[in-house]
Amino acid sequence: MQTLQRLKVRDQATEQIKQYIVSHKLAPGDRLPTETKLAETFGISRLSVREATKALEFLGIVQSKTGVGLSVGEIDLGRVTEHLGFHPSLQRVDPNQLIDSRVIIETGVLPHVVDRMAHDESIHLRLQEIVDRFRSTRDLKMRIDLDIQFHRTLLESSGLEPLVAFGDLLHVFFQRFRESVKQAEWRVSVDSHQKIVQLLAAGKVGGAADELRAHIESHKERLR
Amino acid sequence: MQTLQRLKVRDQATEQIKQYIVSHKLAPGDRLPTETKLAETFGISRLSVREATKALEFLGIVQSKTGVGLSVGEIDLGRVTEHLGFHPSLQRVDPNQLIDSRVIIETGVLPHVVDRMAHDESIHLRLQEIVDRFRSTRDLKMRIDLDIQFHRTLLESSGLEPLVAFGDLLHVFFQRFRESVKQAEWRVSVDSHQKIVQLLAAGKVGGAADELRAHIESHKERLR
DNA sequence: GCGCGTTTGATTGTCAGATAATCTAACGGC
DNA sequence: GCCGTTAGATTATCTGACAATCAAACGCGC
Repeated sequence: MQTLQRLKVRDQATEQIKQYIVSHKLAPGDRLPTETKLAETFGISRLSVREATKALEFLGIVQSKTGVGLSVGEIDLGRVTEHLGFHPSLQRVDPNQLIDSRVIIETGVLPHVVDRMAHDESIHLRLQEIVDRFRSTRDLKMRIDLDIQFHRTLLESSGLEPLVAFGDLLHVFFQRFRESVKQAEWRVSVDSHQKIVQLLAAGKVGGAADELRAHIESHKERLR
Repeated sequence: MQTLQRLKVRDQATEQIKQYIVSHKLAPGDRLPTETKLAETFGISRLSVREATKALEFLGIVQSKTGVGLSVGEIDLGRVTEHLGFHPSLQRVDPNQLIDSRVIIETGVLPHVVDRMAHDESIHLRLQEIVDRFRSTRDLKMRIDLDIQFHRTLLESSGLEPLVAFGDLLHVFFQRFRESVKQAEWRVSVDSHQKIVQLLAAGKVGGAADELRAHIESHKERLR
């Protein structure tokens, strides 16, 4: 007895909606038919269409506004990683791997950062401002926040969006041991950030990379 | 006039379900309460719970089996990227950024690869096998497949799981211009792969990185 | 006692219909 | 012409019902 029509109604619906977007060559922001219209077109109930659109909306593939309708969404990798980040199967990633991964992408972007710094002085300013604010605060929460911001800005300055998104993801996992940083170590941390900015501004990629690597790997010592 | 209750019921539900998973320390495969139970617990209708679970299921965060119930899912990045890959807004990611990102993570892992190669000879064998199969096929589809496999194996050999996952993601977007590689260029590509393997086996990280960079960046020339 | 089909209860899947909340656009007073 | 109001459209949520599916308990024959 074949029970092979396993494709559930709402899964058909998601496929058909995706199909619709592709075949009509819709761009982000373009309108989709209403839920009722889609239901009629597909010959299914409105509820199933809803389950499909809600799922797609979750990923950012479509957007819905109450009283307005559906439209093609602007995908935000950040949102996806946010939902994925908490998941148990990802929580078990070895902290050492996280650290090594961060070292690779953050030191890897430095050449790009230096290149762009040469043509855009605002990058230097932005980084320096974070370091300054760093120095003038003692609030733990704020320091963590600034630390994240510093490293994110670094990635952003490379102009490589995919790596920014990925960096965000890594930071989600990192969060938990960042809080274990002792007060005394923050002073060292500030100096380290300052040194990195200066080396970058001077175009010394190698030196900046060494300093950055040491800075991130300092977390490894807290893992025992 | 504050209309700040923006959090929709089903969004609360998704958060609460995620919360449930975390606070109960559930692992993939573990059972969740039934939809009805969840609805009662959260004080909302079963329908809203459904929309939440369907969205989460779409990402692979939870799984549902008819007649059985809900359970925590095994996240499959491949599935996510499959849904994401077609999306118009991702078709617009700057190809140059993709290439640069790949160069950074793939050359970045090479030191780790060499380290692990020294203690595990199976890595060399696996890479070499792919190159051999590469040489003996002419099927375009197969070649693309092997190319992906080669680069994935490289990342895997570093032992840095986060980067493997991220590499998978990048490959999805890369797909589309991989098909434009001309037959003639595949020969060059094979040689390049072979050279990388040899340099790695010899512990020459720098040389391997240069070759790998050139290999990936060769795609840039096809972008005009 | 054991093997095997059957039943049954639990659970998800799908539907229909109704009401609330919200937004857009048309309307109308001034 | 400007601005508040209204009306229609659309999504958001709920209720209640029934179908489909599955796993475990059941019972029958041996």
